[in-house]
Amino acid sequence: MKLATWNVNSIKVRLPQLLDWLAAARPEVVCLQEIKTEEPKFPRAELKAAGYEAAVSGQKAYNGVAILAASAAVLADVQEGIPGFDDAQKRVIAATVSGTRVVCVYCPNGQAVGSDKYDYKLRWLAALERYLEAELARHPALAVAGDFNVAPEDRDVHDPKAWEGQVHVSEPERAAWRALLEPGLKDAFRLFDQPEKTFSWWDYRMRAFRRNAGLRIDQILLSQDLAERCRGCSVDKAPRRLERPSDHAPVVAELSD
DNA sequence: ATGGCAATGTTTCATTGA
Repeated sequence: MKLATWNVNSIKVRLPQLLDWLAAARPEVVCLQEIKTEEPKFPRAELKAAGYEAAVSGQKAYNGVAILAASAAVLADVQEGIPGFDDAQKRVIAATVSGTRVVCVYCPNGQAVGSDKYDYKLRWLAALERYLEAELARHPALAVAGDFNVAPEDRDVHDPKAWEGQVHVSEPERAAWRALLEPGLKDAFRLFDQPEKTFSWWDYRMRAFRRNAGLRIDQILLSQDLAERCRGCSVDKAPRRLERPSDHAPVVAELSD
């Protein structure tokens, strides 16, 4: 099965691109971030017509996540948020699809190192770590996909010198990201040889996409069971080339049955 | 040092993103 993650930066604006991409890529599961809409306004009917069911955790204007599953599959045991972590921001939704536990995450941005939002980001990542450890104990087939807002290594950054110490690459954030993997998760992208300078996000400004001035901040983390079944993982840059694109590109992992 | 681009709602600017 094909499992994907895409920060669409508004489901309303990006719906035509999402529908085109689903028709072309035909993933079985898609984790969406920054849908920026409340659940009642989520375009269920359009996605249903395209062959997808959805589990949605939305809010007005900001954040919001969803999991799409090809209609033949069932979205079971849907859970919103991180249990025990009180948070008004809708950043996490989980569901079980065809025996695989899927956790869709939109990690906080962090704004600037040392800011209140940065502290919130670190607290949020620590809470996510505890949650994922518990999920892993319950679900041997676990996939955690989303926008982590952390570039794990310098090779995930177009200009490590310019970014040194900045939010998204600071050592506390990277340590928090690595801690997510410790209970037994692998970064699917790094299971394979990859082209250098592969990124998943490019700033809208300064012609960043044309210069490939990006960061690899969107990832798919796989439990050992799923990592062994993983046959490939790549970034699909095609949607980023379109008119009025999301600033993020989809990341796709291929899992054998 | 700053802004540059995009989306949203509180809209003709402020906030947030990364």
